[in-house]
Amino acid sequence: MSTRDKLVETAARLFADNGFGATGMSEILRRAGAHRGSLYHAFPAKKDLLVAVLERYRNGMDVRLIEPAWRGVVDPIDRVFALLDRYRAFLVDTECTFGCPIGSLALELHSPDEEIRALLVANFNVWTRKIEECFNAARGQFPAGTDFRALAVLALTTMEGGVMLARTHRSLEPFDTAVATFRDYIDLLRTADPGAVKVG
Amino acid sequence: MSTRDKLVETAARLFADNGFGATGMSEILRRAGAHRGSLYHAFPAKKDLLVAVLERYRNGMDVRLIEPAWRGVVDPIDRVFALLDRYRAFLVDTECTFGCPIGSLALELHSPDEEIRALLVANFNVWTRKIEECFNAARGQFPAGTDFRALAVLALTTMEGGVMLARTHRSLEPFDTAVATFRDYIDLLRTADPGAVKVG
DNA sequence: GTCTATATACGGATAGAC
DNA sequence: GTCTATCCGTATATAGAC
Repeated sequence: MSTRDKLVETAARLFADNGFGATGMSEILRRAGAHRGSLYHAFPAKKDLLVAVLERYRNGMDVRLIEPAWRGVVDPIDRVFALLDRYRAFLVDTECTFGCPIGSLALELHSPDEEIRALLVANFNVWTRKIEECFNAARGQFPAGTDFRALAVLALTTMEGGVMLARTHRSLEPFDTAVATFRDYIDLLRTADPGAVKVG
Repeated sequence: MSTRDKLVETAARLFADNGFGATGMSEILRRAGAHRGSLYHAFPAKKDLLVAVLERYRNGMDVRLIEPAWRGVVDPIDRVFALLDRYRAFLVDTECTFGCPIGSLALELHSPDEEIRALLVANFNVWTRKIEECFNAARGQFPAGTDFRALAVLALTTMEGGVMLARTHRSLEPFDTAVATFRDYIDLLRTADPGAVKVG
């Protein structure tokens, strides 16, 4: 593994654990076992390191997040909740201190420059697209005209809001409640009389 | 207005606009027109100022947020969406740079001490309780046994996730989509299984 | 309770040898 | 491309006069 990759991986971990602003270059160097010259040779400024971290999340989302979550799960609706369950596992593994790395950065960086903001958007879009494809694959179960992208957006807000509350409460309960309620909506949609449902 | 109150108000504004970590004591002093001695006399450490800010949000939520949102709105379900619409107005007023002050702090502070975490929880709880009361007031419209607290939690995650996405996208669209989809769920619940709807 | 001056540490970033 | 030494600004917090 190259020094550059090691730096990006270490930075990603520290940004996720402690935040971008709260992570010092010195700590990244220490944890990566690298030295100042190497870091600033590869990344002229801290912001460039953040760009690399966000590109890594976007490019690795399939292999690192989605595929493991969907291994052995074939039903598209089950896949939606398998991905949400992956986040639940992150919460369990961290005793409810987990935060979505993208969501945390999206709220921490109050005035990101356009490159950073575009990468945050790209990450959200990959996630949403994947879920939208699941709903679309199960479109036969939903009333005609159902907006699957809208369902995917609500899935994302449910996850992000659920993780936020679970971490704050140091409890799985708000996450489980939000996801269970979202699931109730999906189930209700699937059983609703197609003629009675109005969709945008 | 006391110097202390002026400091808390200024700090609240700056923490919301730029984040807790990104706000320097010097900037608070400059914007509040106060001096170092006054600040550290009232608040021995920056954390104490944050405590005061979070207490102010919790204590002022009714007067500053809920009541203005509900002025002239009597139907309890309309009130749920009137509160969500208040956040939409914040997004409009700030050209989609608004962030929920509580949600932003909840994600920025990765290792808050217990006092801070409890205050974040308290703020979320006040918000959720208010919405739960709305749903409960309209309980006749919902199937028997509907979990109104769960609906309130989903309302909160919809708002927090919606604000996060709207700010990242610099567009109202994700917020509007999330809220409209949540509303579709509520409407679906109210019309679902008419035989089970509690009458009287 | 208000004010100025200062302590001390650490932030990101740079210079230049090798 | 790697490494050490260092610059300079700013951070929180403190000391002590008034």
